[in-house]
Amino acid sequence: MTVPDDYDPRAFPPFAVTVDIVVFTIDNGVLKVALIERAEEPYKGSLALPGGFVRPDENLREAAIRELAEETGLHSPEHLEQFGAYGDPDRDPRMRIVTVGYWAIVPDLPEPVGGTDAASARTVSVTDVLGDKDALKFDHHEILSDALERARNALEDTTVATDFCDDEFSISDLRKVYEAVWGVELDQGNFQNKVLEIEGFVEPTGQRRIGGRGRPPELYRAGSADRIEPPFRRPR
Amino acid sequence: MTVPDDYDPRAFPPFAVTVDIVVFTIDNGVLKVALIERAEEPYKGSLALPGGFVRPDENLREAAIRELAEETGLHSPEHLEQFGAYGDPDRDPRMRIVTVGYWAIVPDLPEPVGGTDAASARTVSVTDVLGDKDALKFDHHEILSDALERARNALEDTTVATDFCDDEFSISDLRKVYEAVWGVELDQGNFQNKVLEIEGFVEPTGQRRIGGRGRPPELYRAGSADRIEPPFRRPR
DNA sequence: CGAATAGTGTCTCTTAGACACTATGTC
DNA sequence: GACATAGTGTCTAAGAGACACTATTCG
Repeated sequence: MTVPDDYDPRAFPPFAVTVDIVVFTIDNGVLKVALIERAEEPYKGSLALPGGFVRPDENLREAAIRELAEETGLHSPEHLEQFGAYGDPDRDPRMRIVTVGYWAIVPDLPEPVGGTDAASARTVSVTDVLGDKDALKFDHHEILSDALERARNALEDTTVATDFCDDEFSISDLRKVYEAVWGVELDQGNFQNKVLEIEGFVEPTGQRRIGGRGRPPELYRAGSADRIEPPFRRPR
Repeated sequence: MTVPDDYDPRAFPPFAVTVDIVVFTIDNGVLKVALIERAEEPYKGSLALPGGFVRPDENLREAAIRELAEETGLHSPEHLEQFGAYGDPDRDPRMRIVTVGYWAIVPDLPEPVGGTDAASARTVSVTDVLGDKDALKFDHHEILSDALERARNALEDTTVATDFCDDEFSISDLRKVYEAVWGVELDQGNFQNKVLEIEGFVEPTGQRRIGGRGRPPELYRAGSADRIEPPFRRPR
């Protein structure tokens, strides 16, 4: 970038830069997002995405990791990926803030979710939140919606779905991830065949799950591949 | 986002926010990117992506459109889409700058490219630029590379390829767009069949192109669809 | 045994791609 | 006519999905 003639680089307009993190998890077959109760005005007490100011000495990703830990107590998410920047002049009533959105996956949320510093963090059904346009303030509705879109696409050609699962998981567990994120039902048999045909998606542990009803499933671990080839298309 | 207890929102760390625009065009079957010669230090005289500071009263997209016009003389690109934010603490030696990347398409670059204010803007082969890791300063190499990745993906499931073409174009023109952006050769006959089968991708004008060698092609206009269903997969 | 869940196989329809062939212009 | 480019058709292989069938556990 170059500096236009009429602009002095030292007179740059001051902005605040923040990160907001959309943490997805699956709870009992339902896709949920981690939200915190705002501890400050404006909108004190209402739900918002975890996030906060980027500090002078850290990059955007580091800021996302730090804020996530500070506000939700979640350390080292399985996946953390940037998906967009939001910078409308009036997106925050206090000042001009540009925020960078990250989406993340955690397999299981500790109970109760909430770090030492966090006022309170909880997970809420994504469809519930998106169904109520006023549930989230600022432009967090749009941010969450964009994050969901990205996550849905990510399942199509990457192996991130395994990040929603525990270390060892069954093919059905993995299918339920797809069903929860995509909001569809998938044929159990076809899914099984397809996943096992894709090289590097999952690798067998040789173990089976004990307990539970029905035939005990074989257990797998995440494979070495991170892209699915050919892609796993979401039904339209 | 919430404000951590140890942070006063009015004491936010000051950042500069800029936009950088990756303008793609196709010149004689070659994918090119519009670059400007830097008018200021650092790296004065070397090539960089057009871009500049976001102003207090405009949103990110408006800033991208304005900077594009100011620095390259290009008005109303056919496509303009955000693809990422870059904010490493040392990405600019002068100060802490977070930049938001946009990629754009223009069908034809006016000759010579360059707006009234622009020191000088030119188009350069994308593969040439990406082949030389030091051709672009700052993190513009990475930004261009990410933009290219996005553009390549966009051709797979949207109709943006038509934005590279003139108002009226032949199917071969469109194929050459795919070939230039993807860097592959596509079967002429299969491409023709496929494009014509996708509803809303192109619509016939009833005209044929005059002059040129070989059988004169039918001419088409961009259709009403903006997504390709099923997607048009890039050969691997 | 029946219910429940896991896992396999089969069939059909669609799509991708190789490639041959036809069409229509210029020289 | 030769050549160049546009446009159509045909065949084959691979993948998606419907669905039937088998397997293995529990109560």
